[in-house]
Amino acid sequence: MSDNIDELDARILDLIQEDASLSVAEIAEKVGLSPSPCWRRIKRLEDIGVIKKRVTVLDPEKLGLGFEVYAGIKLSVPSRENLEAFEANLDKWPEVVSCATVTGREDYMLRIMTRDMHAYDDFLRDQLLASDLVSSVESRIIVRSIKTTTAVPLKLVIGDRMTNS
Amino acid sequence: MSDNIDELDARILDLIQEDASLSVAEIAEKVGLSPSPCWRRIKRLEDIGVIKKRVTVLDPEKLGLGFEVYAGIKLSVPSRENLEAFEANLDKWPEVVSCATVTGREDYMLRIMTRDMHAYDDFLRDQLLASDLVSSVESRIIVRSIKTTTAVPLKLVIGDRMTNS
DNA sequence: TCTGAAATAAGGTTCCC
DNA sequence: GGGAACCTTATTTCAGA
Repeated sequence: MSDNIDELDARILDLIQEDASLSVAEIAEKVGLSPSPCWRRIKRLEDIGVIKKRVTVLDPEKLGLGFEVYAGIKLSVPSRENLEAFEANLDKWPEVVSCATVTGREDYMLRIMTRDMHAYDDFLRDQLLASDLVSSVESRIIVRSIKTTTAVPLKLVIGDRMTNS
Repeated sequence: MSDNIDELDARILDLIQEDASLSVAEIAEKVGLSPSPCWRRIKRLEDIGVIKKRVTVLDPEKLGLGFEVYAGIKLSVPSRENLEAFEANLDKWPEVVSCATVTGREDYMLRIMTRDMHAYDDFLRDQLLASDLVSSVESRIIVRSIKTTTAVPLKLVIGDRMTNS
């Protein structure tokens, strides 16, 4: 069976990546299919891993976690051991909601979520800077979010696209 | 009625923010409730806006969108007009999956998703740098994602927390 | 007023064409 | 791909604590 995503798949994905609570019948109607083939397409997209999971999006503000920061991290010595040692901390740090190694001046880019500036400062001093692994942290406090989406830009995909594993 | 989130609410939220496909019966069992009160709690959390929506998470790699960048943007002149002009472009730029104004050297931090480096370069030249609004772009290419979650760190909330609107 | 059990309605899943 | 039966789950209602 082909691993291709056709335009109908893309339209289905585009609907459900914005709203996972749509019923199969609703999705089917919007894309012009009947429920059965629509369900089979969704099932297939799950099976091949294009659909990873369904999640519930919460409002951080309403939970008192309105303070967010992009922190650029530089390690004192970015050796393999130090990278591993740093990354091993992530499980202990719920504040860090995303972490990636990046090119450029900094070794890591983190997205950090805390209650307020004070809690962020605590996290910085007691956790991030506690070991001598980290040589510098550049904090970019989010003043205002203009756009935040969990959705992937499917517009860039439609037409057709092979998927790779 | 109180706007408080008690520990049971937090446990429910923690379950469903990781997996929105859990049935109410399963959630109820895991938190030690029967389905009805569990369902009512979820309903209430939706009503007060703590639960924003359910979404489907797709795999960008499998859709051929494996190239991601954190781009720090500086405007030539960060006037109110220019900020608005810049932000007005976001709807036209599916590549930009998140955008926020931040403190520090740069005016905006963007997360950009494209097919590959070439497509990113096109976007940079033809879109981001096409107008004279933007004076500089610092591209931090994501080499490896260590942690990426849509979940909010509820560990920082439990205990109890008032929600604000 | 809140919990849990049972009834009902809605949707997911399968089978057959 | 579509239609219909079937089975699971969401949702509501109601009785009891």
